[in-house]
Amino acid sequence: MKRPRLIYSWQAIPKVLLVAELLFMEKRQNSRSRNVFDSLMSEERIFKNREALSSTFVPSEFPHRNDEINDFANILKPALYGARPSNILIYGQTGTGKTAVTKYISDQIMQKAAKENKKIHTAYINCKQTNTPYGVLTNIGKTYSSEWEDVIPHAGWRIDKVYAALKQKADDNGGIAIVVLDEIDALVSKNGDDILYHLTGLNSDLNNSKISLIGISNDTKFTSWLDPRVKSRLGEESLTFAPYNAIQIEEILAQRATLAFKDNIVEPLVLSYCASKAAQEHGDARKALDLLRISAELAERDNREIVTAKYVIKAQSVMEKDQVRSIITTLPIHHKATLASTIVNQGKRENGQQTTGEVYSTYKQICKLFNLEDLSQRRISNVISELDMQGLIHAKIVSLGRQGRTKFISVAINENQIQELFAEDIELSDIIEELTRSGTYIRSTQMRLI
DNA sequence: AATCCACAGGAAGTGCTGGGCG
DNA sequence: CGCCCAGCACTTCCTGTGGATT
Repeated sequence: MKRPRLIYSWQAIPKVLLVAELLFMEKRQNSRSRNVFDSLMSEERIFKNREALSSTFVPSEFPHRNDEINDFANILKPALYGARPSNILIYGQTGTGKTAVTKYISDQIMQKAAKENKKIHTAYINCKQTNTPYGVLTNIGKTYSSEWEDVIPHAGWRIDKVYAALKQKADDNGGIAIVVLDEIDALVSKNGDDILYHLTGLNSDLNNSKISLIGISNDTKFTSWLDPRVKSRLGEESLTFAPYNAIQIEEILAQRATLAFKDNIVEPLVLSYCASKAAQEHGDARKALDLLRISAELAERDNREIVTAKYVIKAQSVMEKDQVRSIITTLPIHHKATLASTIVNQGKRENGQQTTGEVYSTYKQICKLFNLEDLSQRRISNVISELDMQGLIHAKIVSLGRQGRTKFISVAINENQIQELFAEDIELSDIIEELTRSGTYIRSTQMRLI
């Protein structure tokens, strides 16, 4: 395969390096004894404990989740008597506390088991990160001992060998293993339900141990894809986490704010503002916590001692921009080329909407210009769907009668943001620059973009 | 009602990489 | 060293589809 060739603005690089080096030398001479972090670390004005606002923080109390915690604990209780708890499926939209509550319950049962001298193991697997049967099985194995990682290579073994090794390990160690499969839908959509079929059937192969599964999903319809046998085995019990309303989110924020901030740092309005913003987004408490954290960080950067609503507004735009930036900079080259074609084509049609075929033909011209080997239309059709899912473009399936069935595609990010991002992203700006130079594209669009 | 368009998107296959095993 | 396996990105082939047009 041909390597993607890109024309970097290499002339600029030596200049930038030179200026940076000169500035650095000057600084080095002027302040040899001073460290740049000295002034920054002199005093924490706002935060007492930043961690309390992070998405991975597991608090000791969960406002408005007492019922769920009680139900959860009741289902897992048999583990403390040496019996296998039912498998559980947990549903709820993002930011409803599913993962945090599950981690909390896992910690609690481990503590209790240690006190009562019971053998309970817990594993937490995020199926979006570990989304292969091989990875899931090895991660479950780690539940029993940390050396397992050294025993099982991260690739190479046949899957049934890993499965057999896991069975052996489980029986050698005994006890009850509680395995949490977070974002379980990602595992199923990628691999089918084979892996769940084997996992849910694992207990019948075990003599000296038992495994219970906790599946977490934000897609309530995900079980409809499952084999009926897997469905009934996995969903022995189910719990649903309803979205929080604005008042509940505000209470959660207030609880975390007392842990995270020093006293009287946050304007009361700030919490309700963050809460109402997050409540609009389907009661996502995680979003509210992020918004609060970033608002406080911005206030801190401005050397303020109080977080005002002004910073929440600022934080909101920072969050949106950062999200888009991080997505774009990490896109593979063909995704960037596809995005560039939609941007360049925007305006070709009166309503700004273009079809898959139009995007593909522009994409092919881009590949030609950059000496990239072009991918098939089938693949680019998938790339378009991926970009749509990432929120960079809008793609809507439409039927144009005799003109066939296609997607109407438009760019989802605003023009100012595009210009800023183009200036930052060498690959994207190169593509557009080259298109302008070649002069084969819609001039009106280029004039707006460059 | 039949036809036809321009794809959508599922399924199966390919080629490659990175690993283990005998 | 050659073979086997899992995983990934992609291609090829195929069937399905909604609605304007005939």
